[in-house]
Amino acid sequence: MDMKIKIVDVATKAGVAPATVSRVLNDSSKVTPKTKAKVMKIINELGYQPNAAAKNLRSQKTMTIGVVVPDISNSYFSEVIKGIGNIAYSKKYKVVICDTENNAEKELEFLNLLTTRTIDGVIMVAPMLSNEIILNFADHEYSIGIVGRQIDHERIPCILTDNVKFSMQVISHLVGLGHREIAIINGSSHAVDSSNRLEGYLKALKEHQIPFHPELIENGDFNETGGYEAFKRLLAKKIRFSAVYSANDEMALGVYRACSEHGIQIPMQLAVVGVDNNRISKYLNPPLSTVNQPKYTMGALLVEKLIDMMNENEDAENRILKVESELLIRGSSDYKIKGRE
Amino acid sequence: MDMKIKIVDVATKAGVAPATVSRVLNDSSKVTPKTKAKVMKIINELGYQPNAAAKNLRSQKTMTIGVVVPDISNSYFSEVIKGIGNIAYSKKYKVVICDTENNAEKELEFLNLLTTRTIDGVIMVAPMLSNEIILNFADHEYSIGIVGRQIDHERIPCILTDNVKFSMQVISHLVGLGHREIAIINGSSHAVDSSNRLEGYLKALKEHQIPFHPELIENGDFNETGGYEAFKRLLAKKIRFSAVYSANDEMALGVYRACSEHGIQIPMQLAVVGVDNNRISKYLNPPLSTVNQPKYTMGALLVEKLIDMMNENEDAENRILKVESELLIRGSSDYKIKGRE
DNA sequence: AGTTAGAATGAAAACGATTTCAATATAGTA
DNA sequence: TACTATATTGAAATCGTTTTCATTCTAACT
Repeated sequence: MDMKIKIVDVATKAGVAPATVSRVLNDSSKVTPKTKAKVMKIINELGYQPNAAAKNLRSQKTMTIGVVVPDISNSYFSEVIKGIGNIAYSKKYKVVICDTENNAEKELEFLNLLTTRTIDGVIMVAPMLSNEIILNFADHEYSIGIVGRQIDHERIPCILTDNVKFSMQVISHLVGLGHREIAIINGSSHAVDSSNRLEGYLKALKEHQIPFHPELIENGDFNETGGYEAFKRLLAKKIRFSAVYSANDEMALGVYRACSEHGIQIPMQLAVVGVDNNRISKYLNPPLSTVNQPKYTMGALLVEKLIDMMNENEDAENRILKVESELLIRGSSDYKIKGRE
Repeated sequence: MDMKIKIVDVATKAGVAPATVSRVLNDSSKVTPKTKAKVMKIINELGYQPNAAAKNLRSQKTMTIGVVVPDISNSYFSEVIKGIGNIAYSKKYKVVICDTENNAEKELEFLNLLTTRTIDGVIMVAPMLSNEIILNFADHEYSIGIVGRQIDHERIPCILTDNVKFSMQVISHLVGLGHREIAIINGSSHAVDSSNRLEGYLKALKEHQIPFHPELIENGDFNETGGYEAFKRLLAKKIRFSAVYSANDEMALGVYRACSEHGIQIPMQLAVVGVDNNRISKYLNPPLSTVNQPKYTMGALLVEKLIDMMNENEDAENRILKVESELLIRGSSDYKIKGRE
């Protein structure tokens, strides 16, 4: 290949010192317009590109941030990534992505890129790791941001929506349609999101003076299959319910499948509401009611905050970012019914 | 933060030279089991992690490969990425992703990571850049792999399916259902894929002795909106056609929308077949017939080949990888009809 | 013109690993 | 035991920048 040209090559050809070339490129210290022009001319002539590794080594930063997501093919996460990517890109940061496939070990291993200084910071979207582990990294001065969960550490920016609040909205909406036996297919029971959503569910029931039946709670794994199986378990209990609140759209997909197998008509016999506004949801038959979170914005705002904090442009005051969700009522819950055996 | 420990710290504490520690870590040259154990013990004790930038600089590689896709939220691309990511990961490579949002400039700019040595190689999925530009990079000894297009350069591995072949299958399938006026919504007219798909379309018509009507061809931009608009243009021509072959599922989504607006029944009044087997397709109403490409496998095989070629483990003989596609017949084309005005 | 403050530039150190090459230890053979 | 061939180890160079600190230049002021 063509011998890679180095900063010293540019320097000698331009008749200056390497330091000057560096200064031209990073316009840090002042350089005379004249020498700047001279150096730039040579840089273009030679097509010089600074070596990233050398730069990283000397400057002690890599200008890249990592993003860990449970599943890149889920549109929720890919939208968040888009937001992160665009903002990062505009600030000259690169983005390396890790799709953990819901594997906590892989998530942990990815965090090692922090310790090897391969990345300057990391954004964890709906992390699987315990707060404890994450806090430990933050204690060691690594930069971490979280999407979708709140972690209390002054170095960790978080962005989230109010799970309790929108869950109450969902339930209220269903109650408004006449439902009183409302099942919930929640995420895995130890996830913080899940407990918040359950809290909203319970709070709303209470508000509407509807008795709570513990049998109406099931947990899935946030996947289509998990939703399918959870719904089958609900059916097996032979209890009355006329609506299902699914903790995400993906699991609602499983509910749809089970319903079609059992000949249950949505929304006439069963109302369904999900969360996430997955790309698929509006194309379902009937279109799925869901809670829309501003995914792109969440990614964008958080990465901005994280970069600011990394560069110490920001006080740690408002490191908890909250955004509003919105209930989208579609065909899967637009029908007033009485109930179902 | 805790003072980052370096290889020399490990070395002194273990009573050996830095070189030995390096050898233990990279088990290249032989080290006595005894000293190896001694060094490993200290490494673990101190929790030593080698600095990536220093490593990259000295070894002249970064162990990361870049991936450029037009749209990360399209399940076609995210599946390819999954395949790439998993294999790369297993070979100790990191993956940097660039979502170009169909922006050719962004694609070009990303290739700069090659010249700055930020990445060791790059995989372009359905690239927008001209062959010329890509070939130029390859000529400068940069490692590039292509998914979904064939580029003739001994250094560029490619993986693709036979567009002509599966297009013929699609058309034959439609003809088998009794269709004789078959419209095609192709990709942008200058894309190689598009011309291949058109070739397959024409070839199949000829084979079945069906006259070709140029008005039945429209081009979209591979997005929902593009498909919608292309279909509207077809309708505006007031010509007879009873089936549409859409160059991807995304555009077929637009066809569905237009049909629902115009009260056109799929598949009774119009058969629709797409390409890609997008995650959404089987959930549509009716489910969309489509051509499935082994996306995950394509990503996986190509990255494997690319890495092999980068490390010169491989001759350049079989750098063109071909995989089979499969026509999935679903509800959007399972109805025999005569035609439509 | 001479002095000096401040700006522009250069020389050399530093970043933290790998790798080459020389030196030493080990084992095998006579 | 002495010698040689080989396997381990260490010293020092190296990768290509940025940055510190010293030096030179410029211009402004007396």
